[in-house]
Amino acid sequence: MSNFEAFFNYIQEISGKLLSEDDKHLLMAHFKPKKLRKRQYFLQEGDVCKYIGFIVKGSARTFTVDEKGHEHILKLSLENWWLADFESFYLLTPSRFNIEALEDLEVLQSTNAQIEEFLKHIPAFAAMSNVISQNYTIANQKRMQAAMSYTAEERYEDLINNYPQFLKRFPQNMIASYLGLSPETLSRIRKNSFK
Amino acid sequence: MSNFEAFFNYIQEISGKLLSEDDKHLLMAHFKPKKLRKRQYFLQEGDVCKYIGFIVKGSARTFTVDEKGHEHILKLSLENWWLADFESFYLLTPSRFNIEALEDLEVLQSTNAQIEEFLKHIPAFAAMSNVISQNYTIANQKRMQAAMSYTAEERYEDLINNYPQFLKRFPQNMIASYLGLSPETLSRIRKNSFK
DNA sequence: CGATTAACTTGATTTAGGTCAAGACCATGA
DNA sequence: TCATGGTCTTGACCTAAATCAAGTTAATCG
Repeated sequence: MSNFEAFFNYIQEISGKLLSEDDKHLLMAHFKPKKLRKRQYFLQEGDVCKYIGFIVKGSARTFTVDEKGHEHILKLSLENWWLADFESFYLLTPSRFNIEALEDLEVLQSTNAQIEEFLKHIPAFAAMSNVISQNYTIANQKRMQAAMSYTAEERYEDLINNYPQFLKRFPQNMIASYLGLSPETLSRIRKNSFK
Repeated sequence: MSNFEAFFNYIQEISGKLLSEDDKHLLMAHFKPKKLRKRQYFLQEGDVCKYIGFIVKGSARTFTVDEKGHEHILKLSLENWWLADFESFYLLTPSRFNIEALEDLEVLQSTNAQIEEFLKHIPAFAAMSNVISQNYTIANQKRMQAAMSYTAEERYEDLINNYPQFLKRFPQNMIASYLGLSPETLSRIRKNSFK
C-alpha cells in the first residue's frame, strides 16, 4: 500500500528509529485512509475533533469565523503534516475551528485512544511524537514572535523564506488571512516589493 | 529540602505517577537551585539557552528587542512554570530572546542532556513532559488565535479570564507589551471598561 | 466553448491603535 | 527626608492597515 509506505518512511525518518513488521501491521490496522474532495470539511466548528489525520496528499486550512463573519486562518497544512485541532482532540471538547480541504485530500486517520496505544507499543512512534512536539513548540514560538514584533511586510518576507511552498500551493487571499492581513493589503505589499 | 518538595509534588500531580526515592535522588543530584535578583538575566540574546529552569519562586519575562529598540514580551512566567527559550535549548542555537527576572527568582535548573536522562529513566518525568507538551500546544493555539482574531480590548478581557494572577503580579506596562499593545492603549482600555 | 464565479488589483476613505509630550503618582534607597 | 527614576494617565496628533467600492483577470464547470 503506497500510502502507508510514505507514512512509514516519515515516521522512521523523523524518529531516527526503524519500524518492525509488527509495528507496521499495527499502524495499518488502525490508521484508516480517508479521502475528502476540495471544499469538504475534515472538522466543523462545534464538533469534537475525534480524528487526527496524516496528510498523504493535498492541502487544508484551519480557520475560525468571528462574530462579524470574518474568517481567520490559523494553519495551512500540506503533505506529511498532521491535521487536527489538538485542543479538541486531546481534551475531547467541542472545537472552535473548522478544517477544510483546499485541494482534494487524502489522509490516514486515527483516534486519540489509538494514538495512546501506538505511543505505548511502538518506540519509533513515541520518538516521532516527541520530535514533533519540539518542532511545534519552536514553530509556535517563532510565529508568535513574528505576529507581535513584525510589520505586515516583514511577516510576508518571513513566510517567503520559511514556507516558500505556500506561495505555489495556496491562493493569495488564503496567505493573506494566514498572515493576519486583508487581501488588499497583501496585494499592495507584493506590488511594492517588485521594484 | 522544601524547594524540591514542591517540585516533586508538581511532577507527581501533573504526571499522575509517583516518584520513587531513587527518582527523587536523581532529580536532586542534577537540578541545581539558582537564585536571581530582580532585573538579573536568566538568558541573554545571542547566548545559547543551556539551562531549563523550574520556577520555585518569583517571576520572569521573555522578550525580544526589535531594530527600533522596542521590547516585545512573548511570555510571562510564574511559580511552577518552566523557563527557557525552547528553540535555543533543544537545538543549542543562539537565542533571539532575553529572559529577565521581574521579581527575585528561585529556579531549579538542569541541562538538555540531563533532561534526556530523566525522560529515559523516570517514568513520572516522561509522563509529565508529555502532558506539558499538550498543554503548551493548546495554549499556543489559543494565544495565536487571540492575536489574530481579537481586538485589543478582547485580548485584555481574555487575559483577565485566563490569567487573573498576572494582573496582581505584573506591572501594567508589562501586561501591555505581552498583549502586543502600547501602555497608553492599555490604560485607555481599562479606563473605558470601568463604566 | 462561453458563462459564471472566484481571485486579484487599484483607488478613496476610515479607523484602531501607536507615537509624542507633559503631568501626576508612586516606590525605593542614599 | 526628599530626590530619583519608574509607572500610569490624559490629550493631541499620526500612521499602518482595514474597509468600501469598482473594475480586471483568471478558474471552473456545464
